[in-house]
Amino acid sequence: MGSREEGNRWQMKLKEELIKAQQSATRLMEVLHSGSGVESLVDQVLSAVSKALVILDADGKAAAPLGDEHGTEISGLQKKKTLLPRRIGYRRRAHPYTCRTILAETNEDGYGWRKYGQKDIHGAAHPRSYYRCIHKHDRGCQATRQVQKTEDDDSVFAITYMGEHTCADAATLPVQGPPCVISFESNAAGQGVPSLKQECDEEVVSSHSPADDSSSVFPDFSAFMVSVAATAADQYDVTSVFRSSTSSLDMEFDPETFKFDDVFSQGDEYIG
DNA sequence: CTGATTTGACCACG
DNA sequence: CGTGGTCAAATCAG
Repeated sequence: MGSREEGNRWQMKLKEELIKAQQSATRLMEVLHSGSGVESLVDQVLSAVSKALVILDADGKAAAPLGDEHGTEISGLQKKKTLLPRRIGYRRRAHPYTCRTILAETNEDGYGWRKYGQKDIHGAAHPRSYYRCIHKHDRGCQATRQVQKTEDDDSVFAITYMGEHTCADAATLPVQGPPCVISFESNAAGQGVPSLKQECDEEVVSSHSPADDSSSVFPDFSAFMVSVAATAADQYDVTSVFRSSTSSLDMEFDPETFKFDDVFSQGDEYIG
């Protein structure tokens, strides 16, 4: 595409910032065991990730054309919907109580889910599916989840769980967890922690355009980094920014073994 | 026949 | 006003 070298340049800048974040995260992991100085490290991680996102936003726009105009499915079906009566009492949740996003190779997790919607997400290659617990009505279970394929790997699902199962005894518990690639948990109450990619961007980079395509390099990693820091802060109750609750550091991620160079060498193939 | 899924409309939010 | 989350009628599948 011609702009290969420019791409390398902003990748280098991005890489620098992310390596900072990596180093800070590594130290954070150490500090978490001693229990002091977490706040400043979290700040460093957030700062580095924020800069990385700014770089992505400013320079990384060449990626992800996402040209799915898909105008091919104009089925000859006649309009079957007439105007519905005005829906009253429709309430949308203000903020999710808890959000937890995982990357999994399957959207099966052992729970019983009922699909209630699907949307094409602006700027995303794949539609997002919406599920709620099958026990919503008989047990009032408020758990919902959103499932979307990640953009760089069709075989990996990004599954966001919202709310908690209040039907835990209903024989729907999974035998064992899904094959998570990455998992993190956060508390998104109030002004709290972003859990979805886009919310994360808005949180970290203020006045960020909603139509971002920065996710082509790291679909979920930036959100993940922020959430790692936030979750750590949350768990140890060291900042007033994030509300505290009982959340677990649930991730299979080791900052000491994660190498950005590997990611970039792969991403280099992607960003043509 | 019954329950699950699909799909377009409705509506909240930024 | 655009986008995303939810609703619910129509449709599909067992």
